[in-house]
Amino acid sequence: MEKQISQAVIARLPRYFRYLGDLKDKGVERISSQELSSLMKVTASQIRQDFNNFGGFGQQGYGYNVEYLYGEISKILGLTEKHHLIIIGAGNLGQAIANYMNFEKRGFIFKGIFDANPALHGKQIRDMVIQPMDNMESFIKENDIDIAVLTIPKTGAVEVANRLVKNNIKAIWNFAHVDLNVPKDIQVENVHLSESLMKLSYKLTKEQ
Amino acid sequence: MEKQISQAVIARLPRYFRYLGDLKDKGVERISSQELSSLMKVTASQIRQDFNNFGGFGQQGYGYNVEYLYGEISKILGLTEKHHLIIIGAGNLGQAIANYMNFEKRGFIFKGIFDANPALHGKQIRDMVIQPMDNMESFIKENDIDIAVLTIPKTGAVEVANRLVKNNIKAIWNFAHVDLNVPKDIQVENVHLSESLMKLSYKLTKEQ
DNA sequence: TAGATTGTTAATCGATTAACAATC
DNA sequence: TAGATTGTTAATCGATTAACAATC
Repeated sequence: MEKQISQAVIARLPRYFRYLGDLKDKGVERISSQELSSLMKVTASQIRQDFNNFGGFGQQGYGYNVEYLYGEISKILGLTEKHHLIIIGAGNLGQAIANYMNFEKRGFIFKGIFDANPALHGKQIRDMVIQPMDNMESFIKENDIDIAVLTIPKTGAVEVANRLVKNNIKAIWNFAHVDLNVPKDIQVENVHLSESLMKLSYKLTKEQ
Repeated sequence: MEKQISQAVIARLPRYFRYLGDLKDKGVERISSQELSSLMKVTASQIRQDFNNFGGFGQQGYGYNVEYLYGEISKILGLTEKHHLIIIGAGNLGQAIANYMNFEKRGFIFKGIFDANPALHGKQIRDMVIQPMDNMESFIKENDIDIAVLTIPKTGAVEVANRLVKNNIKAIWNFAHVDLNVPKDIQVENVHLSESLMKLSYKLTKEQ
C-alpha cells in the first residue's frame, strides 16, 4: 500500500465493517453510498472517499455489493488472518476480555494469561490456566504470540512492555493508564477507560 | 462557555490532566509549554492553543503553575463535581468497572448494579448487591443517578437505553457494540473494544 | 439508451503549526 | 531592564464536503 492512510479513515473502518456485517446478516445484497450515509449518519461523500483510499469497490449505477465490500474491509483490517494473543494481568478486566468470545470469531485467539499474583496461579479461565510472569518469555516464543493485552495497573506496565518488546511482540493492546514508549515498529493501541469517562463528564458539565 | 470547543481539544484534555497530575505528585511547581511539549510529544503551540480555549492559565515569562492548571482542567472536565452511576450488566466487564476504585477518586460514585440474569441477583460486588432490572427505574429516581454504564450485550442495549432515557438519565457510558440513538441532550460516550482491537489489527497488517 | 451512482477533482472548512507582539 | 514565555494572529496543512464527469 503506497499512500499513507489517515488515522481518521482507519478509525472509521471498523464501524463500516460492523454496519456491513449487519446488512449482510439481514440479507441485503447491494447498498449505495447514499443509503449507507443515512444509515450511519455520515456523508455519502465521505463514504466514497474512504473506500477509494483502498481501491474501487463499487460500481457506477449500482452501488456496492454488501458481501464483497464486507470481505474487502475484512481483509484491509487484517481480520482474515489469525492472531495469537496473551493477556498480561488476570484481574477483573483481563478476565472480562478473556471471556469475551466474539474476538475469536474475528481471528483473535487467546493462547495464555499471566499474572504476578501467586494466589491466582493455576486458576482456570476458559481453556487457559493463569501462569506466573516468569513463564511469559518462553510462552511467547513457543506459541507464536503477536499481540499482548496489557491489563495490569500502570505501575508495572512500562516494565512489562519493555519485556514484551525484547521478546519480539508485534503489538500491544494497552489498558494501563500510561503512555508506553516502544520502538515505532511495535504497534500500540490504547484503551484508556478513565479518559473516556472524563470526556463524558466534560460533555455532561457543558450541557446543563 | 460561548465558543464551541472542538472534539479534538476535548479528547486531549484528560491526557493533559494525567500528565499534570503526575507532575504535581512529583512536586513540580511550574512548567512551560515547551517543557510539557517534549514530555507529551505534542507541539507547544497546540498546548497553548488548547488551554487558551478556556482562558489564559499561564503567565508570560513564567509558564504555567502546575497545581493551578491541574485544578482548572479538573474543573473544565467536571471532576470537581460528584456523579452518581449505575452499572447495567454485571458480567465480567461490569464487575471489572465496579471494582476499579480509581473512578471514585475522581468523583464517580457507583450506587447500584443491575443484571437480567436471576442467578446473579443478591450477589455482592463491593458494597453493592446485584439487583434485577425491574428495580432500575425506581433506583434511578431515589438515588439521583446521572450516569448509566451499559455493559450488556448489544441485543438488549437499545431497549435498555430507551428505558434509561425515559427515566431522565443524563449520560450513558456505552460498552455495548451498537450505536445508541438517543435524544441529543443525552450524552453518550462509546467504548467499542472490538473496534479498538480491529484498529490494532489494521496497523499490524500494514506494518509487515 | 436513460438513469443511477460511483470515482475523482475541486472547493471549503477546520485544525494544527508558525510567528511574533504583548507582558510578566 | 533584559529574558523568557505566553496569548493570539496569521499561515499552512489536512480532512471533509460538494460537484460532476465517467461509466455501469
